[in-house]
Amino acid sequence: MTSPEKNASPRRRRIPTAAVNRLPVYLQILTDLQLQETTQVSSDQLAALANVNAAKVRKDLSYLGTYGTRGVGYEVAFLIYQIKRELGLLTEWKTIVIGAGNLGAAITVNGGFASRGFPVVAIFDVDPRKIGARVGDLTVRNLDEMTDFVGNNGVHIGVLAVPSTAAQSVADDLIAAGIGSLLNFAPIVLTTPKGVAVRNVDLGVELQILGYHEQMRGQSSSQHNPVSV
Amino acid sequence: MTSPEKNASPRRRRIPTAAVNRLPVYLQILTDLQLQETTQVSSDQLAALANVNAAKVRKDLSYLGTYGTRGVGYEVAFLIYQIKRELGLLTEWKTIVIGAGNLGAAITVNGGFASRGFPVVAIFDVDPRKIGARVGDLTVRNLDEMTDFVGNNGVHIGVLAVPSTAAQSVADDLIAAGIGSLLNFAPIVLTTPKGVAVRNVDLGVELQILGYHEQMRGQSSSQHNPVSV
DNA sequence: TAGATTGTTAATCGATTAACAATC
DNA sequence: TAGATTGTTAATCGATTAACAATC
Repeated sequence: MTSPEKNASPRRRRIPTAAVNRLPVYLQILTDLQLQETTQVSSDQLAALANVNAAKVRKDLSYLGTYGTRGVGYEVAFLIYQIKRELGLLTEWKTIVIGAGNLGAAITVNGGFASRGFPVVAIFDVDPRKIGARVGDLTVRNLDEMTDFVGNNGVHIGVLAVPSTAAQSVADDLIAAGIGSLLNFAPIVLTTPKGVAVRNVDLGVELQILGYHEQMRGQSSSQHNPVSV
Repeated sequence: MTSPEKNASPRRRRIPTAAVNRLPVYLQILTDLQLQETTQVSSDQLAALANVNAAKVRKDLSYLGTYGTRGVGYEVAFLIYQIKRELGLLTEWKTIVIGAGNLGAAITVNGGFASRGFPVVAIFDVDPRKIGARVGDLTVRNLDEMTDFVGNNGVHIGVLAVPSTAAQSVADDLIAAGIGSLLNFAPIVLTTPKGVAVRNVDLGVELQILGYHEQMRGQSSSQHNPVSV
């Protein structure tokens, strides 16, 4: 670009999936650095902290635009802002949790969620013994109210902390109500229409993959297999 | 290879990472199918259930060996066995949970873990008010006992459900005690020696990636971006 | 200027998938 | 045999990374 074009709406480049998945990790590290009053960081340093290749860091950051200074590095605060902008974290995304069991409560209360721009605005359950109970600042609502709530409050993200048997049906209701993204903790593959983003977090799957690596460790006792998965 | 070699110890092929990550998903689906008394399945059916390409399913399964029947498909029970064998799930892997907060308790009690071959044999905390309390079948132990426990009981996997500030130090202790794999819920990148497998499950990261997709939905309102992340 | 570090190119590597011969 | 489906090849696509000119 030779002349500084006026972009009323900033150009939206599509960033490779693999890079998008790493941006939150950089963001986390940069936020830590900022807490420690570090103001500048090089791709080498960032790479060491994130356990990746420095070239990868530079390439990932280059998708955000050209925000480093040759010979110097990157300004931490500015990079944090740019990553947030790119990931859409300058806005808050209203989130609801479905399922007020152990996991649902842990998520709602532990609340790394709110502090990262994802306020949990409601929690739902079907169990009459749970409806009305307090979970953190919230009162557990009846699942019957969920569809209306999503519509009336412009909820963006639904977190499924329900048994596998209920997950698909709850997901269908959420999607019908207009929700755009699902974070699913139930160990099933959800069927969803295109345009709805789903991320599955199956703790059993995570463990099984670790099981594989444990087995590999045991097998080739002479040859230890370095794995950072 | 022209002559059929006698392999006393079965040859250990290295399976591509991407395939290893999908095997637990197939296993889950196959287990469901078995519950529904389905005995045969084709790569097309399995692909539809797993939301992936049928060629990918066949290629993934081919790493296990040649266990399908042309014109027919795969036998569910046999495939389950082969995936379990490959992932090292014919053995149980002793697991401990560190951190008896909401999340630690949810993991220990909800216990999809035990039923999938990862018995949680102990849970630890530093908080004197938690030590001695019951979590499911277990009594919360003092973190001081952790190193000894790991050594004496041959624990394989450690699950970190502690605050970020404590995570690295607990991880160091676990590794020193001889543990081989870590499942980390704290939002930091752990530093570990080669040979130790780490899987990070950062719920904040998951949400932020969903945030990105929500933003993309909003931006190009004409062009809906299909995402199954 | 000398030293450091970015941004980008291009080579390489690994993963995906269409296509089809093999074969039940 | 006819129909179906696997197992594998090879083309394609996307991700990684070494290397280095640009430049602070």
